[in-house]
Amino acid sequence: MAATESGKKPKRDTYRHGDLRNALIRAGLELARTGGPEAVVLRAVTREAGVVPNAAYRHFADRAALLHVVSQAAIAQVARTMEAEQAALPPAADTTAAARARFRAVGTGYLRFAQEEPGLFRTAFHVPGDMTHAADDDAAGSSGKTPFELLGAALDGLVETGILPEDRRPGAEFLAWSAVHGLAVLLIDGPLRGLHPAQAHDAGQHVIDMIERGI
Amino acid sequence: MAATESGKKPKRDTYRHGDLRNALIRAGLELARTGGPEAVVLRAVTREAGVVPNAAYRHFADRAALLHVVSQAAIAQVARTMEAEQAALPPAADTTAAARARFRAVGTGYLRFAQEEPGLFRTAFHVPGDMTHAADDDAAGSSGKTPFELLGAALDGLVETGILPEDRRPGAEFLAWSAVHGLAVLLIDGPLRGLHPAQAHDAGQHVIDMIERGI
DNA sequence: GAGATAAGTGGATGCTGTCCACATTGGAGT
DNA sequence: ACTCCAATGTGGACAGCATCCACTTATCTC
Repeated sequence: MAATESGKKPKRDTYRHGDLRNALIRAGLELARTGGPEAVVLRAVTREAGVVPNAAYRHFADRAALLHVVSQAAIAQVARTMEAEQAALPPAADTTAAARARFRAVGTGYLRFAQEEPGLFRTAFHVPGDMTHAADDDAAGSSGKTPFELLGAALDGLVETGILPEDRRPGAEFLAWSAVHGLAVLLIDGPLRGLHPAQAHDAGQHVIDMIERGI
Repeated sequence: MAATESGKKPKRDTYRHGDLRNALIRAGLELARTGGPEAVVLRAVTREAGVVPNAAYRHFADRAALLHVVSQAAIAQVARTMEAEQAALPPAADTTAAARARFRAVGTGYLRFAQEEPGLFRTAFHVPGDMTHAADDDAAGSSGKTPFELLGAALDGLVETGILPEDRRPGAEFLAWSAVHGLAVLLIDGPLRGLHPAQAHDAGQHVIDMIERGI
């Protein structure tokens, strides 16, 4: 009856942890994945890392600071999902088709992440005030671009290939982002929750159609 | 030095409160107005009502149940703001112009509420799972329609006047709602926070333009 | 080697939601 | 008019939470 604890308890024997800061972030991400931002509880995170609650204060000012870093990491995962969606694109017929596909992949990737990792998605964007920092470096994906920057680049592509008139370009990211993010919320927490993935994908394409027409 | 407490403490002398359930909801709305859903704290709410924390459990199963009712009340206020926006519309030239104006007023009212009462707006829609009940009776405004139903009615008006092709009608509320709600989030918590009201209004009209074109 | 200093510990405080047993009282039924 | 009951409010307790302060331990620097 030694295994009273649930999972694994590393039971570190060294006084120093060695990599506590990262361990806390990792644990925070894991908790956020299954329970969203409110599940990132200081005591739970330190417990996971096999350390006393106060130890966290050597690396973060308070719970909000930890949550902010976790949030940034989640945003970076959004960026990577977008990048993956673009990378998986089949070769396009011409450059305008390619630009369109890359633009649509931005939205599709965003929506895919929201559905596959709702907890992380909420953590990424639901924390009041954290979206302001969505342009910070540590919110970037492999390409070094944040989700917002990826969207901007895709829109630039639309302008370059003549699909989007130049005078419609300013502020276009806010239009696109509004629509896609709104749908994501609808799919995660709203009346569209529990929609079959295929139907959800259709809804996503529908919204992106609307954006292309209306932008 | 008798006035140690901050505000007013009714200091009820009757053992029974008389209208505690409503008093708790009112207090909850007040807290939500200034602090959002997380400010609807059971103990604070009962304190405000001049009652011991446990008394709340005679009227609500738990904090979540209270918050749900407060959320419904907030949604009803959204509906009323939309209705007010429609009611304030100047007389239109013809029926199609009227239908368009009524449709746009739905979005404009929604966005106006989000900006004027961000705390209540968050409380209305930020609570996971509560948007599912956005069609409940007590989420309705003066007309007896919920925000979703108001949007649906406005879309029906667009179809009747021939502005919106009938085959585009199904699912249109989700497209429109996605875009407008997404912008609301952007304005409240996102990079567009703190935008000058006039600019915010412009952004709203921009998004509604996109919806009209792209729907 | 000595001492500064970063990193982790232990204990305490005041919040929170919720449970249980108890007190009060208004009203229904006699 | 009297009694009893069920609804309503109280009091005390518990566990979990974030955070503060004083203390210990190990590592890095001179």
